[in-house]
Amino acid sequence: MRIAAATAARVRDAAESLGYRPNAVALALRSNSTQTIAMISDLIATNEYSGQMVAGALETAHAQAKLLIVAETHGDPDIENAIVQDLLDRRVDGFIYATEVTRITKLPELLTGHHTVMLNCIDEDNQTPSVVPDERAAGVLALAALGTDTKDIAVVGTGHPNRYALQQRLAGIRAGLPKSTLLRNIDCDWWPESAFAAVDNLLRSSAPSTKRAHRVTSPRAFICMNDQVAFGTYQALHEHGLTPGRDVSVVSFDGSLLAGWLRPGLTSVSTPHRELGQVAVSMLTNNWETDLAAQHRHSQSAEPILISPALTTRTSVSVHTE
Amino acid sequence: MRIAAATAARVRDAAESLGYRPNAVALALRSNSTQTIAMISDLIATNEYSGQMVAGALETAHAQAKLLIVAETHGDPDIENAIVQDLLDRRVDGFIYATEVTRITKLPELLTGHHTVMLNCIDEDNQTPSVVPDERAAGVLALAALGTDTKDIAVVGTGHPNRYALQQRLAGIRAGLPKSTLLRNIDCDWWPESAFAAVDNLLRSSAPSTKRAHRVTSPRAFICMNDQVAFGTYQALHEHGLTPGRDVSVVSFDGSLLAGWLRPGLTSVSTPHRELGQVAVSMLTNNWETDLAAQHRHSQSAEPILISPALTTRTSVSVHTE
DNA sequence: CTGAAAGCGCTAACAA
DNA sequence: TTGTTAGCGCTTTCAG
Repeated sequence: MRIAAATAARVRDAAESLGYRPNAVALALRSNSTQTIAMISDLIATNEYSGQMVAGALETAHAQAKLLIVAETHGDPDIENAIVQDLLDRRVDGFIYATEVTRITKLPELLTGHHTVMLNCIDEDNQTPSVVPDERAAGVLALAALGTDTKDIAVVGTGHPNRYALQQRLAGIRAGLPKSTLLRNIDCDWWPESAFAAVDNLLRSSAPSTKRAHRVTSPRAFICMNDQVAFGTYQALHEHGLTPGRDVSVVSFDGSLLAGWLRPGLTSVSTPHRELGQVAVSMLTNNWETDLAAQHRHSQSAEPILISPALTTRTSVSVHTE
Repeated sequence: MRIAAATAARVRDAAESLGYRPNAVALALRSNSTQTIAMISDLIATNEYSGQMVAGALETAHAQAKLLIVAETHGDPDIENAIVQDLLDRRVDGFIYATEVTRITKLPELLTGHHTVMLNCIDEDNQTPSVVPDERAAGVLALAALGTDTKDIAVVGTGHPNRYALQQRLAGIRAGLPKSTLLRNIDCDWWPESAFAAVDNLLRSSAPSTKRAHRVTSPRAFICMNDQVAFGTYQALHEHGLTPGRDVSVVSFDGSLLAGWLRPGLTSVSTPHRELGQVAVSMLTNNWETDLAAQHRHSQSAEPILISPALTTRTSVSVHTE
């Protein structure tokens, strides 16, 4: 039984102009592909940085007509397993396994064998492709931002958190350091209050009024491990009548909004969180379009992709001729 | 043809211990329910507040065994339509329509007829249930936080953004104000730099050194429209040798981390963003379990749900007896 | 080249 | 009770 071509067309047009839309669920069942990516992270809402990663991932996923699902595990392995299982049940096409703090970690077992990219973390077993900020390059940039002010540098924030970033940055800083430099570690957490206390303490012990025998001179330059640490450092400097950009130099990592709010404006090496998110999604979707065999062949030597930092120069570095 | 019960059990056990998991896609197609909620917002990654809303929503959705999808429209109606259409195609069960800044707005046409709750915004036509912070109560709290220091108050941040919150808070402040109070509006944006300039300007014109005929006295208390404005205000005060908590009082809205980092600590009325997200999801899921007819009967008079603010008291208010 | 049918994985309704 | 079947909306395959 034939149907007249005109009639068929009329039906089609009617359906279309009536606003027919295909059912994505049926489509997914049939094609075995949901056009969906899941991003699993320990913490997402805590600070503006992970927000940037999410935004970047969202953006790129959307550009590729994929839906991105964001999930938060609070760092709890049980929650993590439950979430991964649920997403697996929902037949997500691929995973982005992200951490708030850059670190080396192990991929959840459930995820092995599924398309996965690690974001802001590196696979312990080097089995999974990953994207991380180039913290060593960030260290190099931070030192460079100090210009000639490198006689006596304090690194603020050598406390416990974020081992990986800390070590990489220190390596970058040391790489370009003159032999004569005095490099001091100021141990504190990566929070304003902790940094304030530590720097205040340092300046107190080196204040001119102190009559102790073992008096120390105060550092000329401060490299702060993030903008919040720099914030605390500013407060301590202020307390001691020292102005960044005039009496001392301050440089920091993060490139957050806060850096621009401080007075004087804080020169900061910005970690490209947004770009991290974008690249992770790109890698993931590229991966599963690539020949899987070829991918597997190289899977033993997956070197992390490093994303370059950028420098935002403001006026917190003192330019004194000597 | 019968199968021995023992065999059947053996099959079932095998399947289970082999890790059988039902396919959620097939289930969704069959049951016409995806167990999924979508949260559509104009901006999510910009500040820590919307992050809190997302976190709260994520949390409650997870507790109800629902998946929450987060989408960002950048405030562009075309992107918004495309995203809503996609989510509709994917047969999402319900929507949370959120805005970064509290305001009165219109629900996208595509969303009418679908289970929807508005978050941090109010429906122009009062057709859709919504959850917003109780900004009027926040204003009352802010004034109360000032204690007896209410002779001469400056409200910082009466510039253009966030009309709704501004008006509600002002109403709350005015409600409890002694007749004799001088209430001034300091027009500026809700950013540190803008606030700094405005307050600095004010203090300059009222500085003792100024010999102008029309000299003004400097305000004793400052109510800042958010913590970033308070940050800029602190900077300006500092520049003029004024210390919050001693010479003047400062109170603010938001209850962000920044408030705790300032020295002295900033007393701030916190907007319960996390709770907003939680309540929105609860309302949504309750709604579609409720009888739909009953819901429709009341749909003409959907009063917004108000979430109460809380006060975090620190030391930025001066306690002077008079 | 156009139209019918099978089947993705599941469950609600049905038949034995 | 137990097991079988129809069908959710779509596309790919196959027959006409």
